[in-house]
Amino acid sequence: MQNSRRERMKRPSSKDVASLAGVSRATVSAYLNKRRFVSDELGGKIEQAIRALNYVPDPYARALKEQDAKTLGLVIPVLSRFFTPLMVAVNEVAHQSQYGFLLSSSEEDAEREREILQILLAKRMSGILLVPCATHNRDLLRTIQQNGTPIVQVNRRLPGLDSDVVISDNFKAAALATEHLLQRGRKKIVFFGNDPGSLALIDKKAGYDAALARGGIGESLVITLKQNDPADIRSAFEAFLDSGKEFDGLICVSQTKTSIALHVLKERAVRIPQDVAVVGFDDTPWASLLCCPLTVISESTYKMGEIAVNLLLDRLEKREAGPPKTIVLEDELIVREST
Amino acid sequence: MQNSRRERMKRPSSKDVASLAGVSRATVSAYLNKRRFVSDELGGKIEQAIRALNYVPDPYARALKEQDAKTLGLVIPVLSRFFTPLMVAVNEVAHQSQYGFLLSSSEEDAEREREILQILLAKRMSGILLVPCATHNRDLLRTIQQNGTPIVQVNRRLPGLDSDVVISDNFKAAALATEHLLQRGRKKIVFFGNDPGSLALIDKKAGYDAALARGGIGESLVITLKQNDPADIRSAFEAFLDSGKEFDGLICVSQTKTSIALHVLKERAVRIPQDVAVVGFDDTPWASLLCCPLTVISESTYKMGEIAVNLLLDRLEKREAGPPKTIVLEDELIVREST
DNA sequence: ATGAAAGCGCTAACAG
DNA sequence: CTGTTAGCGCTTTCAT
Repeated sequence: MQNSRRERMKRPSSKDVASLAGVSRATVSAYLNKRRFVSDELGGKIEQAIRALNYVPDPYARALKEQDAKTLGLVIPVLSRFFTPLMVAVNEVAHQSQYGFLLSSSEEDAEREREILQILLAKRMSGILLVPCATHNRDLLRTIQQNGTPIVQVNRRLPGLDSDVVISDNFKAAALATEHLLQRGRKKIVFFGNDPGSLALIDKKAGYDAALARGGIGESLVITLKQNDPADIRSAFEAFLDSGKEFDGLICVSQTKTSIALHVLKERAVRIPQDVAVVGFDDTPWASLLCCPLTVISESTYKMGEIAVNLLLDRLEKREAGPPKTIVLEDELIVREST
Repeated sequence: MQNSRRERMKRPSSKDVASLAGVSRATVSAYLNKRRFVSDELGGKIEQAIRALNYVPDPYARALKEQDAKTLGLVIPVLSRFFTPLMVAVNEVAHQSQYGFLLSSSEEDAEREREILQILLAKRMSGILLVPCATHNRDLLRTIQQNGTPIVQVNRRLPGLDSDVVISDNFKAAALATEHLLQRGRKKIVFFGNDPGSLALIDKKAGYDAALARGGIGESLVITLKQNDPADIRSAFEAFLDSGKEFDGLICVSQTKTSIALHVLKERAVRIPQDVAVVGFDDTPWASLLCCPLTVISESTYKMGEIAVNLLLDRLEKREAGPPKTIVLEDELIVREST
């Protein structure tokens, strides 16, 4: 491990601005932050000096002093396309409100999530938007809150963590999907992509179970995954098919799973919807262009992000100080030809 | 604008660790950074104190002192799904090498790109991965380089900026797509989604033109866009169709454009490939599942990101000090049924 | 209305 | 091998 220190040009500091403008650094600071009145004359000189030197305040010095980085942390469990709309929303709103935005992905790993949270704490995020991936870090999250950093949970909720929450009603959505298939006369409905450890799936699975029960179906068909990479997803699905179990309905819990399942079904010449009716989670522009246009549950992740970041800003700007809020968005069932 | 300062718990500093361990802060620092030898005895005490206090070094204080944030900046022109693989690659490799990763999107706006670069400069990024969106910021970029921050350009190249570059051969790719359509006997090939201001498109357009010329086709059909949001894309395409110009081949320069074009064609009952053969840029898992499986140019953005970030790390760790390198990845034409 | 000086937490000369 | 001290750039009392 060598010393990789780089030589960097000294960038102008507030001191340089101050001396060029013939004032003190305190005045420069006051002027920049509008913390106290500065005469027009000095203000003008400072302005000039800033331009002349191309001065940009040092964010680190500021954060160090202020104990606040004016930055929102966004923690997602996986850098997937599913979360892009979330990122877009957060990025946009944060930018408008003059906040920076720091993205990290826990890769569905509790330990890595912990590291990330430690870092975000150390980096004095103004607030944190969290799609939690595990229950292990509850204490750390509480510490963060006590530290004065508001947290908003998005898309998933960690039992026992008091914070604002924005989720979609996964239970109802999965139930909706299941009932829809039942109405189409399907009796053997597969729930593809379960993972008991995933917070995201508990509710979906429960909704599926509930709908089956209400429909008087005893037999539940669940394909559980160990890993989450495409190869495992595919082999899990193929293994199920090879097992010879009959089924006539299929619910896929994520976009990736849907596309993989469709590929495999196509390879095996299973007809949709004649042989099996399919509903996927998460709409895409492609869904309606498919060979058999796909019925989906559409979760509005953009809206989710927008609401979440606004909730967070409300806390930060002290527009809201009440008890934690929970916002539940309804998912929409978009019926196309695959069911 | 109210003062929204938050009260934060004082977090333990290296001073606290030092006094608990009965050593000086310098020793703590030295121990942590392995900058000089620390006896096992003191090392052990320090370790203990760190655990006891749950001490995490302050990244800002460190960056302030070190003039380096140990962080890689990634600047993309738009937070789209196209760039997710890039983000994944950068995030992953950066993390493995103990670097942080800071994402910003310029939204294809030169002015915003400028702001971002200023911020990244102020935040003392160790290095910057840039998908440039305009030529306006060349000087600033040079300044950044002179400041000692290496830049790697990804996916697009800014003429006149000397830096490592990783691109795919857009010229050849577009030419490939065009020639493929010509081979299929198409003579009236539309190039959909041009934007003269976009660095990404100059080469694609040139490749298209070159292939047409080689094929002895005089007439080029280009749909140019003003804006980049879905509504504009759609109306531009519809306007072209309404104009009544005949065409039998279509090249779409991005995923979004492809999906929109396909939607419109479907609405108007245009048959693919009988009436018009379509090739899109950028492969997706859905492409082969479409109603008419789509022929695409596949750009390996993941690999691009991987190479780029490794190039950057080579510069940072001084494993490489030679002149700027340019890596050109070949895009692949995946022929399916739409052509 | 403005300036002087202290301190945020860290690292690196320089001493010992 | 380890401690002392100064300083990174900023904001902020406390004086004036």
